[in-house]
Amino acid sequence: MSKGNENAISPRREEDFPEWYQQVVRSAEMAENSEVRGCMVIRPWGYALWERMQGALDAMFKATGHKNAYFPLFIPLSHLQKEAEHVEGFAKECAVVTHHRLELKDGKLVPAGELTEPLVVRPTSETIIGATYAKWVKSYRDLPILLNQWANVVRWELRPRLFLRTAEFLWQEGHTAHETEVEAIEETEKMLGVYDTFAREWLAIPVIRGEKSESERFPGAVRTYCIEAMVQDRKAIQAGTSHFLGQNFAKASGIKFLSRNNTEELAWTTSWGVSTRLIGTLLMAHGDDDGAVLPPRIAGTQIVIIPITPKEETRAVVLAKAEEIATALRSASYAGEPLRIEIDSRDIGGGTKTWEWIKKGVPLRIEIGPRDLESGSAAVARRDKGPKEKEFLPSDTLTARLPEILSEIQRGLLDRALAFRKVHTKKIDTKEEFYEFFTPKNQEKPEIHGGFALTHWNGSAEVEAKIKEELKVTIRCIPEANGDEFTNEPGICPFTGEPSQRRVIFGKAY
RNA sequence: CGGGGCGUAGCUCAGCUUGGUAGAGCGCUUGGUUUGGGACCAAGAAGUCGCAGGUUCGAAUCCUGUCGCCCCGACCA
Repeated sequence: MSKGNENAISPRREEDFPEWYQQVVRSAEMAENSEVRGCMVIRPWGYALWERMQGALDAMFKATGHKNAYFPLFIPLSHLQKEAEHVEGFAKECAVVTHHRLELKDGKLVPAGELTEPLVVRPTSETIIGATYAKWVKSYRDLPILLNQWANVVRWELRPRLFLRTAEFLWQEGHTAHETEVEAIEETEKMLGVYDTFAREWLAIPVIRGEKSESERFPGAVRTYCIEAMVQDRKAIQAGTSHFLGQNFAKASGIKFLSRNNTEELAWTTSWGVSTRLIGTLLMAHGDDDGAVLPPRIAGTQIVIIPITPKEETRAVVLAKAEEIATALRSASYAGEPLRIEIDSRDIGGGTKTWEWIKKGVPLRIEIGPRDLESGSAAVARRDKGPKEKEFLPSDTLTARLPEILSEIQRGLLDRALAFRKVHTKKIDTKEEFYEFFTPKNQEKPEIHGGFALTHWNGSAEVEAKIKEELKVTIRCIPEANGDEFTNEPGICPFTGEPSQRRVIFGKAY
């Protein structure tokens, strides 16, 4: 069956973005829904992305002085109760274990052996890690503690979406305890910087660094910082967070120490995390109507070699040449790592095979056939160009040229995403224009509309709540001034007419 | 928890209004023809029609109940 010039993914982004996203995840074989509602099976191609993210981030955490540890999946109910805001924030979405045994009754397994104290499956680990730190910290000499853990957490979400919001997800959570407030704030900002760098340089996503307003803050935090990404339906995705927890959790967990002045002090703590949500963000940021588009630095496989073996008699020699090229390429490197190459010699139709790799988003495809052997060339196709476009390169130039092309793709994706975000970020100074910006033209079937509004705000939570109520729009962050798009100049809040210290970013969020 | 949609072959779905005991396309297996390409031809395997009751000589189809999934909200990373 020929599909002509049709796109590989149906519907297209502009037709139905949520459905497009699901099709991309599915046809790229990244993940699928499991039998358990809200939980997903992460398939090898999706998990490879997570492994790449883990590798890169883990190295960055270690370079900033952190070590890995592991804390339990189960948290005693009483621990969670200690921090009031925290309880309120998470209580509604906790999974609770109340029994530890099953018994066979009338042919059915029923829970037995009720626990004296129920256990909560961690929605995040501040409380249990805090309780542990309380035991470890006696003196200022025990500080700082700089730990990270790679773990799964469970939040019983009402409406799950593959990668973006699942009942169980994988993440890393850093938890640090410090002697002084200044040091803890520095840590919070440093880790936000790590996330920012990672998002830009590895994921090619131009995130905005900023601070959350009070109402969007992590439950129990004094300040929450974030990196916010805009994806192709112009909505915001919080891609990572870093929290300055003040002494709230230290107080709740009893992390106390004798200071240099021989006084008893509470420690200052931070926590920071990113999750498998980054995979969803990546797909929504770069994907096109033919499926996933992976930035080379994060792709599990950067280059796939597709041997073209039309005739049985040339098959062996073509396959040998493919191996030879793969071996040569593996000794080349891009961004400080050896190229990751795969040869796809499966015995299926060539067109089918090519489209599979397009949908999976592999950055480069190399086709090698009998004619290329004669001419000493190879056909190279880039995922960031049209599916039919290919360039014939002399095969002895591949090891030099392909890393350059990967670099161009990586940079191109970042540039494209940044340009997209800039086009859809607008300074808005009147209430009318603001409402116009965020109201779909067709209420029945809302089209992709809006984006980020850079608007003054008087700092009032009531204004925020009203806008959220009426437009489903929230303050994504108070962006850090960068001397370019984001500045600290004061102005007038268009909702109240009151003075505003600076513009903040409004948007619809995932 | 509100609104909408849907559970029929591995996937996407038709059939249901007007009950008669299961279909298509894709995929899969085999054989053949093709071969710079998601190809073509032929044969084949594959479904107790979500589950439980009811009506009926007879239920995928009608009725009642129930479970589950997806989308849009509320909540959230």
